[in-house]
Amino acid sequence: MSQSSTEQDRKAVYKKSLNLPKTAFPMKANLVQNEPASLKRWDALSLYDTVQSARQDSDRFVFHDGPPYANGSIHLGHMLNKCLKDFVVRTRLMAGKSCRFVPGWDCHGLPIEHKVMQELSESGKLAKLSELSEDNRRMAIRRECQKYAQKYIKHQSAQMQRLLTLGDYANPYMTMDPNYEGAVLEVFAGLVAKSVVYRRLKAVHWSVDNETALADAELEYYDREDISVFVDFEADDAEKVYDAFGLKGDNRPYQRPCFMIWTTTPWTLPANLAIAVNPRFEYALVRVDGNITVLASALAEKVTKQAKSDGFETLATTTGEKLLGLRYRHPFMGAGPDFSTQPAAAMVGAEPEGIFRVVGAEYVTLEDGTGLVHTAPGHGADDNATGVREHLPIYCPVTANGAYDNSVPEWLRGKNIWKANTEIAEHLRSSGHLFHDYKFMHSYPHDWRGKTPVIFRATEQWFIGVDEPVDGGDTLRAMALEKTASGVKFVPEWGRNRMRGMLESRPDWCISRQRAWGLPIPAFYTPDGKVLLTEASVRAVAKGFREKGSDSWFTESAQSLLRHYEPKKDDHAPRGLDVKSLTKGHDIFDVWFESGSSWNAVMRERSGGRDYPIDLYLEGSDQHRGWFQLSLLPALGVTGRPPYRTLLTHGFIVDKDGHKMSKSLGNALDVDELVKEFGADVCRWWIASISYENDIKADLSYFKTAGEAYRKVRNTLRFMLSNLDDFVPSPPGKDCGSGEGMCVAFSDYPTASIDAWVLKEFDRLSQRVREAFEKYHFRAATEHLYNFCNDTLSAVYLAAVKDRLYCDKPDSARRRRTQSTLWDLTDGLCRLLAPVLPHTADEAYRALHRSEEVCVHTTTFIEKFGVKAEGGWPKVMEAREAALKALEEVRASGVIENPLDAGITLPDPDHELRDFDPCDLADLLGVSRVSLDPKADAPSVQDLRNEPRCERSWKRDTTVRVRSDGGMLSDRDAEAVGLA
RNA sequence: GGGCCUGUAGCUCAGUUGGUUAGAGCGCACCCCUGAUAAGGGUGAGGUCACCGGUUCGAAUCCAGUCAGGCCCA
Repeated sequence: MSQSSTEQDRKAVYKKSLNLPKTAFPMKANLVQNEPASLKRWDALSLYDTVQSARQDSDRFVFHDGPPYANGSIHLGHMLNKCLKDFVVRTRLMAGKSCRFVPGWDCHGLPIEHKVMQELSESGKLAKLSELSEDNRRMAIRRECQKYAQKYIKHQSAQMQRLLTLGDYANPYMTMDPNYEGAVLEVFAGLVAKSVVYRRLKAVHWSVDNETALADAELEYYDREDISVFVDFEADDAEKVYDAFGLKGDNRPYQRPCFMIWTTTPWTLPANLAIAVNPRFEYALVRVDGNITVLASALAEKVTKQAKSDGFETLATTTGEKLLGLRYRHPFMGAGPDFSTQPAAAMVGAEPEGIFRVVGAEYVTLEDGTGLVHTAPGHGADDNATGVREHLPIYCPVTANGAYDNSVPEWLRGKNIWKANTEIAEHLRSSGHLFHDYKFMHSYPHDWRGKTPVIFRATEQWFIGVDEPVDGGDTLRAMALEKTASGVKFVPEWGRNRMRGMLESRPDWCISRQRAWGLPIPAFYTPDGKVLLTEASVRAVAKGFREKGSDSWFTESAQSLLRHYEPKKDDHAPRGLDVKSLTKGHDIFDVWFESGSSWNAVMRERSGGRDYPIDLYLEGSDQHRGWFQLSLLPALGVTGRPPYRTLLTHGFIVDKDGHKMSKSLGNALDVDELVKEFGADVCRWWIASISYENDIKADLSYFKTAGEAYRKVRNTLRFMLSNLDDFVPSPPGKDCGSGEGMCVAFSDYPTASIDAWVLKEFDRLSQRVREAFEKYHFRAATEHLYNFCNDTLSAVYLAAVKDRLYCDKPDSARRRRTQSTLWDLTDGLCRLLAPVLPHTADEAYRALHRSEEVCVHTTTFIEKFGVKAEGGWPKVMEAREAALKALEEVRASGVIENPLDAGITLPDPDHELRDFDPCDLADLLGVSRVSLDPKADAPSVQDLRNEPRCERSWKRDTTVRVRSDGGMLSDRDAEAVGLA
């Protein structure tokens, strides 16, 4: 045998004698295959129920899930939202608290109904439906909508579970559940009892063709030719107009001045009740074509040119402010419409003597027209708002089929409005009120089904008044503002301002819709037009809905729906009420009223009041106006307190350039594809590592980065596991630190040992991570966790203890102590990681325990190990930094390449390092030897290449010498292989 | 057009009540290890703090405006 082959043999023997890492925990995560297996395992464990019952007597953290709309697939925003919620729930559970998560879905509403109607239309079934009675037609649509919602709830639920979110998916809440519906009506009854619910006219898009109100989503815009008119409205009191313009005595013309308005819908002129000006604009009194008229200064030239007039002369100017309150005469409505023929709701809050007046409005612009806006509160959204504010009647002389009623002059009565357009123009021309008219093309809303032009028409709607005193006390607006100012915690804090701004400017809440797919507003009508809607009647219907669902509204008679109602006991019932004669209303609730009542339906009722108010609502920042506000208002009305203690919001996902993400822009990422490519744990890590308060940029490359970070964490766990292959921990249920099995009792750790140091570092980590979780700072938590794995463990501790793990005798006290430490670190780390990486943390936890029976999610965080460490450790780490820099300099000069060829002398002027084991220090620096020099002021590097090298540990130790087998070994290595 | 918010290395973010040379991580560059190996370690280079004024002895930080972007309204 040659010399070299003996050397080869010896090398092989030595290598075999090492305790090299070994583990079944794979480096490659294979999340896409293994995560579904985790889901199955947790399912078999009934994990959600198991954890809930284990925590049932613990401190409660009450969380409430806001319902997404049951339509389509979940998008990145849902993923973000659901994962953040899951972090909250899991961190509370791991902190030992009780925290339930009942996922919910918003089921009713137009988007689904619209989709279903489209499908019915395409399949030709729509025509058949129109032959049915109104109730039967609606029921047929509702059945389809329900199927549709159920389908997408199932789909979205599966997607959410695939994200590894932990919740009661077996028992979600759905706004179309009979019990939920009943609970919403209970909230409504509470508001009715407080007298904040009322009914008045509101201008809505109206299809003349189908005689129905339309939502924005049901409009399609097409070009259409219309007549547009400039009309002079004569001033009622000429002197006051001239006063407003500051014209005195002889400067005043002898003519009556006019106000010139412009409109593209002459048919709405009969409903004109006011002229709006912008108080901030300058208005001119001009002479044009022999008339004296008022219009915005900036538009005088444009208008007169358009009319091909000979020019104009400006007599005076003034501000819009000065014009307010001036009166005018309607060109053909005489003293005004006959309001007695109008529905009572038209006159709610109205002061009809205030009509034909100049009023102010900020929406008046200088883009088109004259700067004076024809205002018909019954025929426009802006006009409507102005009308309500100015106490004008909401006057609408147009009936459902698009013809005028009898409140207009005889020549218009019964006429179709589209035909009236030209007739009105001609009438104005012959009476001398028409300044100019022309035909033009413009984009105009049409009924999506009939493709016919729609109109704005005032219809009766239900409202919740935010300025009505609740029980004679504060208004809802005042209560909401007060609670926003001090009764609710906002994360981030600026949510408070945002909410306040919205509350200050919000109008009354219109809660009625004229659709089929929703919760009926339980109003009944007497033959003479009186309404039955009282607290008792609503509660009676609520009871009925809980029994048979809201479908019963369409299948049962009024009498049957009111089977739980006793009119005699209801002081608020209309006099002489005969239930048999009642008819049902056709309105349904705004879906926001349903979701805005979830605090009652899901939390308050189900818990018998215990889970109210709720600790946390967590949604996107758009919900300040949506769910947050529309939950606050009903809750304040009914319970007098906000439904939540804390509101946490997250921003919106945008692309990497900061622009909004949308399918049509082609920059959207797909959740299913992301999960398929990266796995849920990686996606969750990404979410946990972003700052969610503002816009969130998302890009495929960010998920790759998250994947890298995930791999780092995974490899750290894997390396620790791989060094525990021969380690027997304490029996289950016992702390590793108890000293049983191969474990070392915490009290036996030398304070100067590197193990004591790392366990103390873990305590610091645990403290910081748990605090960050508590404050919803998931980003900070993952950053700490990552840095701990990357820096404290991988670069420092694990690098340092490799030598003893590999080369010490397997059962050396030093090695066992380090293994004991590794076991605790892995255990503690798995638990801290569990809320963010539920699959991986559990996988590692099972590998640690070598058992498929255990589950990290049934455990709680380890707060601290409490091992004491030497006070000088920070100094050691400082010395390490300095030494590594010195080493790098020597390396760069090409002298020493491998750190094990080097020794280092550390300066120790204050003797702070002498209590530490020189071997530990050498391991920490990755060099062969460390010595201390009280007189040195900087670390110095020694070249040890001339000293013998241990063939087994590769260290150049002073004890290295030839052993009986002919090999060069240090004392430690010789002992490990059984040589003297 | 209005309300709320954002703008700091190539990227994602820290940056306390204004106060030394603006910090991390990723990425990048160079090097080491080959006994964590589709791994691991070391060192280093990157910034006119969006722009323009102002307050101040001193501004990333406070104020006004501009630009860009987001959410919600109109």
